[in-house]
This record gives sequence, structure tokens and C-alpha cells, in this order.
Amino acid sequence: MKVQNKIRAETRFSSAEISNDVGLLLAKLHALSSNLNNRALAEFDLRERSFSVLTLACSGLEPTQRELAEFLSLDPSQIVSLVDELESRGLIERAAGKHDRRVKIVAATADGIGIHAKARAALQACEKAQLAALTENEAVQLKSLLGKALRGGEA
Amino acid sequence: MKVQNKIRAETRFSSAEISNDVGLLLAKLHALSSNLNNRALAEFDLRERSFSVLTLACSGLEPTQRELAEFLSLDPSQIVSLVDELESRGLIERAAGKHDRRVKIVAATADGIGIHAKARAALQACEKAQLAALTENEAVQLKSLLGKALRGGEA
DNA sequence: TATTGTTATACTCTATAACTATA
DNA sequence: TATAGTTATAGAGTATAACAATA
Repeated sequence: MKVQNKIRAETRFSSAEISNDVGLLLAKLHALSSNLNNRALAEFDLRERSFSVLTLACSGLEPTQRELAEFLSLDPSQIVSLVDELESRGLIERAAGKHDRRVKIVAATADGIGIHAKARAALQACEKAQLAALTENEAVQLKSLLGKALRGGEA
Repeated sequence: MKVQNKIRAETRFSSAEISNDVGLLLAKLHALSSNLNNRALAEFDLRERSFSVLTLACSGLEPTQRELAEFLSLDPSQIVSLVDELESRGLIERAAGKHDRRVKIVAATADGIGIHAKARAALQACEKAQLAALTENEAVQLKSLLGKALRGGEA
């Protein structure tokens, strides 16, 4: 069985110095998490990134594309593709900025809000399953530490 | 300044439900970590993945390619490319398995061991900088929680 | 001049499927 | 028939550079 082989390799190399690398741990957990999230979002024809954009578009906070790029740590040019795709599907709309005509404000349509609500529920169940090995307290702690490390790394 | 814009976006959207998504936190921290690690490894012409393979090849544990794939959560075909590249540079070597002629055992050359030691030192300094916002205790805790979540997710 | 969004390009990573040689 | 390694390919993610419209 594949899972057993994987566990065998895990234990056989557990003594290797690399087992405790933050980089490797992050890469593995991120890959696992992305995989599960994208599977959960597939029935809505969304992926992690398009879901993130849709979520912000639903927030009522009137994000500009530049702000989306900064908040999601993506390049502005990547935001263009994501917004293009969601807009072509009628889930979000671009609106010209009121005070600055260069900016484009991204807001969800009624359709977008509906899809988002369903996708959100599916993702939450998925996240819960991902952190099943942790207690409620540990899950909160993990999020807090990730957030703290992140804020430090940006400064 | 760019960092300030980023922080402005962070705070403006901090109330949005998505801010606390494990998936987003992992994606952002992983991206940041990979970026820094790859920059640190660039002077050795290594990347996170090739460094991981080289590290295991240096461990003396005689890993097969299949075991590398399982331990690193990569597809066997991806291991082929990584091993090809490191072998062509004379840093590692493939050896036929003793009991099973199908398997190939990957071991570092003297050159590989030398490069690895230098790269390892550079990476450790880099990791320390990445987790600078955390106390020593918090860093240990983060690694422990990542490992625990990971083991649960594989079962 | 500087910034927002856009287009374009090249490279890396991810996901599959099929093939070969051994077992 | 099953497994280890290999080859091939397509799609997603990452990193830059250049450009038009607006500030």
C-alpha cells in the first residue's frame, strides 16, 4: 500500500537533518493543503487563487487590483488573469475608481456571491479535515504562528 | 514604499474572513520561504528541491529514488530530473540496488558532500532570518505543529 | 516622473499517462 | 501482475520586462 510505503520512508529518514527543515515542512504541508483545497473547489470551477480573489470581491471592501496583488502576495499581472477569468464567467465586475481613474475596483455580482457562499462552506469542511490531527487549540496556535512569522518576514 | 502599501492592504483586509484561512497563510509563508531559500541557494546553483535530494544523498542512508519521492512528496518522474541534473554535475551518483536490480540508490560524491555543507550553512542562516519574528520556543512549536498536521493529513 | 493595469515571455512546478526492465 | 525507473506532455504557478493611460 502506498501510504504505508510513505510512512516507511518517513520513519527511515526521520533521523536525517532535513526532516526538521521549516522550508520542507512548509512545502509539504502547502502542497497537501493546496491539493485538497483545489479538489474541494473543483466542483465550482474555482481554484485557491480564484477563490481568494472572489472572496475579497465579496467582502464589500472595494479592493483595487493593486490591493489584491499586495494582500495575496501575487504579481499585479497575475491578478489580471484571475480577474479576467472570473469576470468572463460573470462572477465579478471591474469598476473604474471614483477618485483615481487608473484604478479598477473589483466587486462580486449576485451570481458570484452565491457561488462563493457554497464554495466557502466546502472549503471550511476541507480545512477542518486537514487539521484533524490537531486539537482546536493547536489549530488556532498554528494559524497564529504562521501569521506572526509572515508579518515578520515582510518587514 | 512598497512594503508600506503591502501593510496597508494587510490591515485594510484584516477583517475579511479570508485572512484567517490556513490555505492562504500556508501559501503566503511557503512562497516567502521558497523565495528566500532559493535566493540563498542560488550561489551554489541549487534550488530547494535539488538541495533536498542532495541532502538525502549525503545522509548515508542509501535512499532509492522511490524513497526520495515518498519522503519529499514528489512524483517519481520529478525525482528523475532532479537526480539527472545533480548527477550530470558530478554531485551525486546512481548505483544499482544490491538485492533488487530495479532500484537505484542515490549517493553523494565527495564534491557533492562539499557543496552540500556550504549550502546547508547558508540555508540555516536564511531560515533563522525567516523566523526572526518568532521566539526560539515559538519556532520549535511551529515546526512541531506543521509536522503533526502533516502526519495526520497523510493517513 | 511615478503608478495602475495590461501584455508578453520564459522558466519552474504539478499532474498524468504510457513505456521498459525487472520482480 | 506488480513495482522502479523513465519519457513525454499539458496545465498551473513564478518572475521579469515593457507598454499605455492616468496621476
